[in-house]
Amino acid sequence: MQVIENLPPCPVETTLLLMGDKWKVLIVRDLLTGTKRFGELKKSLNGISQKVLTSHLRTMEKNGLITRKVYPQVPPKVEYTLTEVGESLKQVHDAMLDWGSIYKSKYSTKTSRV
Amino acid sequence: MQVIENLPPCPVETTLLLMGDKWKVLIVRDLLTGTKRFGELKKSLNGISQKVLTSHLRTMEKNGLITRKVYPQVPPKVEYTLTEVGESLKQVHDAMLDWGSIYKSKYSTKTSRV
DNA sequence: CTGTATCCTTCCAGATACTG
DNA sequence: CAGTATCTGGAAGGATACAG
Repeated sequence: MQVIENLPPCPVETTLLLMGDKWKVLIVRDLLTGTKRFGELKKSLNGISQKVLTSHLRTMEKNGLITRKVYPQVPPKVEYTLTEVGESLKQVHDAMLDWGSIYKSKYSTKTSRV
Repeated sequence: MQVIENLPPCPVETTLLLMGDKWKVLIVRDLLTGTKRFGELKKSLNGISQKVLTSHLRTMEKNGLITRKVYPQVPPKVEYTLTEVGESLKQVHDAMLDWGSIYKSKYSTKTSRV
């Protein structure tokens, strides 16, 4: 893992630096329910491209948020799991979940159907 | 205020839709300490351009997160304040603050000086 | 002071094709 | 299956000038 030098003094900005991205938040959302394979993530993250998913996973691995385990077999199997620090993002995720619910109950007359 | 139709079913995605932006989070951070004038925000949000700040403030106002009060005087004075729903973003902000602190204490040997 | 109005650049996401 | 390599388009943001 590559430690990032010179993180912003403001912890909020540090969080934004590491997680200030729509896809990263959704990746964490999915991994919070357990280890996932590349293909599972891609399917769950509706609309993400392989390139973008790979790129985000690499960055998050580098930042110590997830671990990547490759099974040397054909066809390949790769699993992604949250690290301990990654797991601790659950508080952020839950706060966003709560707030989204509050907002919807307050301002939304209907929600979209999937 | 303009209610957004068809918010995503997932509350986390709803939050991302409304707040999934670096600048918006920082605007909330600043307004959580109280009402601010346009110029105060611009100064505090180091590096943001007028155009971008204006645009974000307009969107957040439209979404019911902040209120905009114009004092009819010369030179103009405009104040921005969090609404009740905007204030409730404090939980999200605090979670990000906590997590950023955790991450820094775990992985950062030093922090940048301002 | 608090904006609009343009222009310009950059970057990231998306599509596609190919590989071990 | 899980990538890498390119190419491309468009949106977001920055710079600047001007206005009420």
